[in-house]
Amino acid sequence: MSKPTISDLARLAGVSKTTVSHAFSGRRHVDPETCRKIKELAREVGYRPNRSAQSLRTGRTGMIALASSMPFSIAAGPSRLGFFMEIAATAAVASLTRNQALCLIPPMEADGALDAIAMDGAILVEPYANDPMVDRFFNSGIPVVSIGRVPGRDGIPFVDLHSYATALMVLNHLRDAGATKVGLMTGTQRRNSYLETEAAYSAFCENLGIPQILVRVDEAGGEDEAEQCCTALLRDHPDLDALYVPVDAFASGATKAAKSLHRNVPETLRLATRYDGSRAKLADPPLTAVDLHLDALAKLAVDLLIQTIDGQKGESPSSPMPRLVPRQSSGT
Amino acid sequence: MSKPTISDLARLAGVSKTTVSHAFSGRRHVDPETCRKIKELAREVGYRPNRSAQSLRTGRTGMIALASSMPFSIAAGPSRLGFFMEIAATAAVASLTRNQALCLIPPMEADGALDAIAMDGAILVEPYANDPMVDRFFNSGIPVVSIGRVPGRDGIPFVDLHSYATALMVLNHLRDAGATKVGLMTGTQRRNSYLETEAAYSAFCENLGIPQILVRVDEAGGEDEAEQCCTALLRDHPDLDALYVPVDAFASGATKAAKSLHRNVPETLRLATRYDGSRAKLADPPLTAVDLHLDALAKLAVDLLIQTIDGQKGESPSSPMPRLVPRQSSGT
DNA sequence: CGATTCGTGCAAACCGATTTGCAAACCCCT
DNA sequence: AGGGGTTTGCAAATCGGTTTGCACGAATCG
Repeated sequence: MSKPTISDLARLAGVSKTTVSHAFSGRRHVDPETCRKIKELAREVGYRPNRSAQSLRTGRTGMIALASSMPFSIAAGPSRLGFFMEIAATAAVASLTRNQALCLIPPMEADGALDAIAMDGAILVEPYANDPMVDRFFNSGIPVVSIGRVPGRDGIPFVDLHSYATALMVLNHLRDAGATKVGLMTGTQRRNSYLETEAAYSAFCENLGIPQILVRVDEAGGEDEAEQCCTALLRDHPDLDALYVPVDAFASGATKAAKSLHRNVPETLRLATRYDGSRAKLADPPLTAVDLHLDALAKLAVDLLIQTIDGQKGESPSSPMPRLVPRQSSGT
Repeated sequence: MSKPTISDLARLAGVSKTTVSHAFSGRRHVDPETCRKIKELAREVGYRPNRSAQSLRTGRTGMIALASSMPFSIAAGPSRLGFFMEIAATAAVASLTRNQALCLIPPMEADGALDAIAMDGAILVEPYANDPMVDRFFNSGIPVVSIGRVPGRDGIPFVDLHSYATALMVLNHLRDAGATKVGLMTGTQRRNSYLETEAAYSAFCENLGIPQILVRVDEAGGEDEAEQCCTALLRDHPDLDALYVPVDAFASGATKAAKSLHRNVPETLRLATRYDGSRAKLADPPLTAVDLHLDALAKLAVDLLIQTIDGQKGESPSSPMPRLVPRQSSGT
């Protein structure tokens, strides 16, 4: 006999299936002595409730998905590092401890893939405005929470990335480091973090009375595209002495561009990025970045999603404020 | 009406549930015209078969797991980069296209976590000898394949990492680059890649008539531990002029150690590592490494696992040979 | 022309849990 | 002793598919 079922266990224990079920779920009181005997017997014969059967009855699959629509060239990168995977690692642990499996939906998947997975809910990583992912989940009636607010969709619970505050923090840091003309490089997609960053940048420039020099790079182009754009930017604006490049892949490109134009970092060009991944840490020179506390955010997102699934109308929780990680690239 | 079931669809199409089921699975012939009508209707009303119900009946959950028992400090690293996640990204895509969900079992999970997931099979990333993970899956009767052979378990299908050939390739490269005394730094766990690497190293040294200088570092200690060990090693053996450090986190530590001892890389100390991740690419100087074709390996592993699950007694496939990626650290 | 096959579709059993309705046993109070 | 309430446990319905056994009509065959 390979896999004992609840019926087997009930027979062995001399009770009914109902009692066994209640003994485990605790949805109805069972005699403590009976309960103990059942559980002991269960351990003995290696009984595990069948998840598929549970799912069928309860409607809960015990699986949540982590999805990103950011192109691989950035989300995972040529060497698959980054944001998404860092979140994935933490979220996997967090959800396993909540007795839920976490499955990965990498960017740019075929449409059918979503149907392949019976999930209770999904965590979206930095979706953009009108992100088709959002609609697809929504249409399937699958609860969704996001890491980073979803632009134009106020109903979706989210874990805040504090992109406005982050941008101000970094920009002020660059100014404090001596920068007088600060540029900004974001992406062409309409992610909330870009929107907030651009708004903060706008306010920052206005406040200081300096011109706004903003470039949006196509995400699909990745590092190379960013390098080209940055080269053009530095040609057009030779007096630029600082650049905030939130996307780390773009920051790598910017670093290369600066190098090939013989602009010394940080002496004549201060650089800062946002995500403090290996790209920032191992760059030459190391890049000033921001600790987003992704670990904490991932855990919050998992908890928020589970609350939402449970119908508790998940309140978007307050998330930890990002912390500046000053490094050589900003001259400090 | 939110989720149409097979009964709903059958009623709409004016046929029985059986016919609908057969129309989709093709396990029995149904009239082409009927079939077409059913499928069209299904698309129209958005019918999707319930995975839980399917699983319950067929015993297949449509989910596979990717597991690693390597400590986080190496498998994922302080910034979560690396081997495991690179494989995870590719494997996720590969399994989704095979209509299977991929869920993550990160290292060092509590015992109960495994039971939380109803999976058809699991891919193990570089298990070590007597890895408890292997037994746990085995005892649960869950089919397993591994990336990298499982030491002492010949029955488990695997995708070969070719560690012996890799080691010889790197060692010969170091010698060709001018090294005369080559050391090796592996880990204390008994992973197959270490065993093969050490065997190759042994043969290499014997062949050249040079002494073997081998250090095993505790994986749990990560980069810092490796730095200390390497410092000691370089003190004890000042004439060492090359070092092969397969684990990239350890290679980072070795790089630091060399730097703090004022040993110039590559002039007086040639360095090479195995996994060509961001650590190797972005190190200063960039590290000679090996392209393991992880993308291809991950896909092979998924296919192999699915074959094994289908009971086709999965033949361990031939995997692509690794390719040397020479960089500055080996002086070429 | 009767018998055999084949194609097609249906009803019902089944997978393994959860959950509801009911009943027996027991308790506590007058 | 009898009425009302609370435990405790069971039988049976249910979730949504897949699979088996059977029936009926049409085609094929000796």
